[in-house]
Amino acid sequence: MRKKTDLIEGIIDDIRRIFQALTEQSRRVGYETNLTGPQLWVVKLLKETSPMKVSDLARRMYLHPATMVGLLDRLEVKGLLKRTRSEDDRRVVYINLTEQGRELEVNSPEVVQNLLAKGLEGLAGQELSVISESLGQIVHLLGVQDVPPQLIMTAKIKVPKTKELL
Amino acid sequence: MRKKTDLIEGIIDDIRRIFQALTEQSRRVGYETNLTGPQLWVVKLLKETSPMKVSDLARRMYLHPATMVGLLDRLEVKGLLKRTRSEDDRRVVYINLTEQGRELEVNSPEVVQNLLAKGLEGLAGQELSVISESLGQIVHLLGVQDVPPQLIMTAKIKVPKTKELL
DNA sequence: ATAAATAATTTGGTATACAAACTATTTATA
DNA sequence: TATAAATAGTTTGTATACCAAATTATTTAT
Repeated sequence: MRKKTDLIEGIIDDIRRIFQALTEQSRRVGYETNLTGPQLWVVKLLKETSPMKVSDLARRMYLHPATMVGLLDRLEVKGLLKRTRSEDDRRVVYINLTEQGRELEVNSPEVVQNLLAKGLEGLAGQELSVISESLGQIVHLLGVQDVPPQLIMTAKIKVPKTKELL
Repeated sequence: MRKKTDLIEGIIDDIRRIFQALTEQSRRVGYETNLTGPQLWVVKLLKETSPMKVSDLARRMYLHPATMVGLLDRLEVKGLLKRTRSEDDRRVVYINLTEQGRELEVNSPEVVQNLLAKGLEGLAGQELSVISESLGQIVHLLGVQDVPPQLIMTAKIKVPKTKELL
C-alpha cells in the first residue's frame, strides 16, 4: 500500500490537474471563438435563458453592474447580442442573443461541465457513488458544503503565445 | 440507491464547489493582504526559493516576461521585494523578498494546498486510497493525466463589495 | 570582430473589474 | 397629487493583468 503522504500528494496534484483543465478550457475559448472567458459565459447564460435583464446577468456572474455593461458593450459591438428597452418598465433593458450569437454558441467549445457529464455517464452507478463520496469529503474539508455552486469559468486567462514560455 | 443522473449532478456540483473554494481563497487574499492573487503568488514563490530571476518567475507562473515586470514593479513599490542586478551576468536581475515581504508572507492566508493537506492528514489511509482513485478517474475523464500540476491560483478575481451582489 | 542570442524593460493596446456619480423611471408616502 | 426614495442602467475614472512588438544592454557563438 502506498504511503499516506504519497497519497495526499497525489490527491492534491489531481486537484491541481482538474483545476488546470477548467482554466485550460477557458483559454481554448479564446482561440476558438475570439471571445474571452467572461464573454462566452454571457453567451452561454443567454443561450440557457433569454431574454435576461442586465441586472440578472450581473447577479448570475457575481459582477458589478458597471462591469456587466462593459461586457455587454463589447458583445454588442461584435453583433452577438441585442439590447431592448422594456415597454413595461422603461428602466429595464433586456438582452437577447442575435442569430449570429446563437450560431457562435453552437460552435463554441463544450463547456467543461458537459465534458464531465458525458464521461461520468459511462461509469457504473457503483463507481459514481464512490466518486461522489470522495468529492463530498474534499468539499467538507474545504468547508464549502453550503456554498451554492456557481458556473465554472475563470475571470480572464490568456495563453502565452511566445514559445519561450512553453 | 440514488439515481445515476442525480449522482452525476452532485459530482459536478461538488467540483464546482471545490473550484469555488480555490478561487474564493484567492479573493480572500485581497482583503487580508491588500495584494491581488498573482501578486501573492509571486511572494509565495519567492518564499519557497529566492533569489529568482525575472525569467524564472515568469516561467513558473506561465506569464509573459512583460507581465512579470509589471507585477514586480507593483510589488517593489509596495516595498515587498528588491531587484538586484547580477554581477556575473549583468543582463540578469535577481528578485528577493524584503523583510517586509517575508513578514507579509507569514501573515498571509494559508494557500489552499496546505489547507487541504492538513485536512487529508486526518483521514485514514484507506479513505485516502478511495479518494485518490476517484480523483484519478475524473482526471482521466478530463484527459489531463499528463498535465504537470501547476500551482493553484487564478489570474484575477475580485470580491464584489456592493451588497446588492451578495 | 561581428552576428546571434538572451534578459529585462518600455511602449502601446485590450479586457476585466470596481466605486462613485448620473439619468431616467417607477414606487411609496405624506 | 406632489415629492421623496428606490431601482435599472449607464458613464466616468482608476487599477490591475495581460500580451505583442520594439528597445537596450550584455553575453555567446562564429
